[in-house]
Amino acid sequence: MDHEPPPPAAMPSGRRSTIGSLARRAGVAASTVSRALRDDPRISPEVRARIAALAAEAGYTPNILARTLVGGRSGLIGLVLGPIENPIYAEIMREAVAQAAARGFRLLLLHVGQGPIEDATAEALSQYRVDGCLITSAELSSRAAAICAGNGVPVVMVNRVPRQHENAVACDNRAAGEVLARLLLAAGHRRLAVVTGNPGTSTSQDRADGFSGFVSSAGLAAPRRIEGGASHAAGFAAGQAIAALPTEERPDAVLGVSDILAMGVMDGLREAGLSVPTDVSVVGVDGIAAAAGPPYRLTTVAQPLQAMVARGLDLLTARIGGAALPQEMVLLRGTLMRRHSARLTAPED
Amino acid sequence: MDHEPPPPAAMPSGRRSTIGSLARRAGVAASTVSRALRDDPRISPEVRARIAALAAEAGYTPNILARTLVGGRSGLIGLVLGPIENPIYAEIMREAVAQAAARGFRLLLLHVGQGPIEDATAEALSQYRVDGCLITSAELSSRAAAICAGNGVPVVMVNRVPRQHENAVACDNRAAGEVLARLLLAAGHRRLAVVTGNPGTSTSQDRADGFSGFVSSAGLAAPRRIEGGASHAAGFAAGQAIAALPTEERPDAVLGVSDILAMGVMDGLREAGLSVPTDVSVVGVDGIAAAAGPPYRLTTVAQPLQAMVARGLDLLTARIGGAALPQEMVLLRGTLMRRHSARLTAPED
DNA sequence: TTGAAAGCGGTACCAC
DNA sequence: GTGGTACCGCTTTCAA
Repeated sequence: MDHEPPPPAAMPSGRRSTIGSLARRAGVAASTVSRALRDDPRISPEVRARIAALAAEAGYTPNILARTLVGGRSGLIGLVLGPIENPIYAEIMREAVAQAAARGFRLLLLHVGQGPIEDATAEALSQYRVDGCLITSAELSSRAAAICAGNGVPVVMVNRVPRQHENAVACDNRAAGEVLARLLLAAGHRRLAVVTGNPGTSTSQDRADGFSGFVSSAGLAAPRRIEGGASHAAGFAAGQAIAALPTEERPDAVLGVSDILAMGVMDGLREAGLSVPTDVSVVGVDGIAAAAGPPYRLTTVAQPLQAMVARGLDLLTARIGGAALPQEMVLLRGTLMRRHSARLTAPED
Repeated sequence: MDHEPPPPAAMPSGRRSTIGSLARRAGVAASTVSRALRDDPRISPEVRARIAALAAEAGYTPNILARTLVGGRSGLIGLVLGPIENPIYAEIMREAVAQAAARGFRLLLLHVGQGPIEDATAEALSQYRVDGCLITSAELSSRAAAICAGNGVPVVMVNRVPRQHENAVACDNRAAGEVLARLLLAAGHRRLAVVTGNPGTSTSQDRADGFSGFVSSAGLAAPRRIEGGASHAAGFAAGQAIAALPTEERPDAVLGVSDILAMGVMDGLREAGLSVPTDVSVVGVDGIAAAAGPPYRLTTVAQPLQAMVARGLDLLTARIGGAALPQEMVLLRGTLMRRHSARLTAPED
């Protein structure tokens, strides 16, 4: 088994073994080692076994960089993450790392946050020869997009509908908004409001539109729109603003376009002395873990994150394969989670 | 300026330009291009300018993989992240990406979550020739540690004191516990409790020990220990358990060893009808953003995340430089944030 | 079934 | 100052 004794210091214990060194030790050519290690059927079983043993003993690991250089794939997927203050991005990331690993890919963390991607980062994309790029939320800078396009690096957006020419996987946000509107109306709510997210984001717009559209087409007054943002703090402010409204104007149900925002709304309302859901019902969209339990128990439409990431990687790997596929966009239906932040039965009167 | 028209399809627009192609176009040798691009002073200004212009026009980016192959650094730092349910890890990550980028490094996301690192992941570490490894929380599997040691890849742990032989940067957790204990005692609290985190983690132990130690040495009864965990849910359960205690046994102040845990404790107490801080004071450690505002306004000791990551990268880059430095451990003092989850003035009686 | 050699994109050493 | 060349580790023809 040849366990090497713990090296005296942090000394790089000898040279790393390479295909060449293995070849020498095995008395064969480098090409033979290469083939043996990749289970090429042409190599005789004995030789293959001998080389495999040698490799294991030497703790050999192939140098992917060299392999990539020859023309192979890097096995790297560039990841661009949205504002991490919203736990949804952390959840997407967790899912993405795990699923990418299962498919033999590693994630190169390019950017975190909403800010635009710096040039240096955009270049990393090209310098490291990433096979593809996974983007959540944050806008891909035109620079980065150009680099991807110019190099034939496929791009897939997750949780965001592309303004440009990328592939995308998203939750059917419009439908999510409609489902929630239907739910609230069925429970007898009549004065609705929606707290919007970051202006210009498709998620916020689609959810709000679906919600408002359903209400309007039911013949009711369009929900009041309140400017929110992407954070709990923004929701909190909105909640306080709502609480400050004259009672007869106060909505009886409000949608925060994301869970984190809706949580803020709940806290804002409660801080102002109102009760949720007794005075005001609150619902969200996303399905983040933090909103599921007390003190929120948020009724929401949960995004099918696992499936979203899976389909995102599907789109990506198909295109990494080199196939000239058309732009594709996948919409996945969310799941309504009935919890306790909204009154869901018509008041008896 | 030569903006290329948007390629008809996602066609890899021609070949990527390389040092060789630039050399040909410039009518010089490849080595000259290499030197010119790296601002080697030996190259004449004119040639350098000409090559720079050519490179810019062609949208040339060096292939880091090739550069690394020659013996250079990969510029890659492996990142292992703890259980992302705790926002502290997301914050560390955000900080790490930004600071690493500023130093010219990219992060290879190796693992997220508490689970042990799979073998495939550990190998990626070696295959991609990462220059160093940054670990938060999650135990580095012995496999991964062996790979790092065997290849002379330096490892630095952030937010975790190493059981093994790695370098580390952490908050002075013991001191944090003491500071909070002193604060609570000064405000007249006498019946203290501590809700512990994941068993066996140094952060949880050190914080709890510092807290308990200070109380004991002040001549008071040691704080009651309540088993918690790493999540809001664990804290919530602990909060409910505390609320269920007979009044005369109920602690008047409790430390949740992490903010997320303390938030859970607060919610658990409140759900049971108790008021924080009127009935029970609650404090935490970490300084996560979510705990700062309402409804928590958690009094806590904030970890100096920015400095922690900076020092972590310092340790790493110094060792990546090849210097044979001794194991090093850096403890950084946190900052007490007095907010409103704890009664901080002695009750007048 | 195996070996030899070329080459991927750079860097660095040695000449000139 | 600049060019030639060898080489990093691996894959892939092309021969044998």
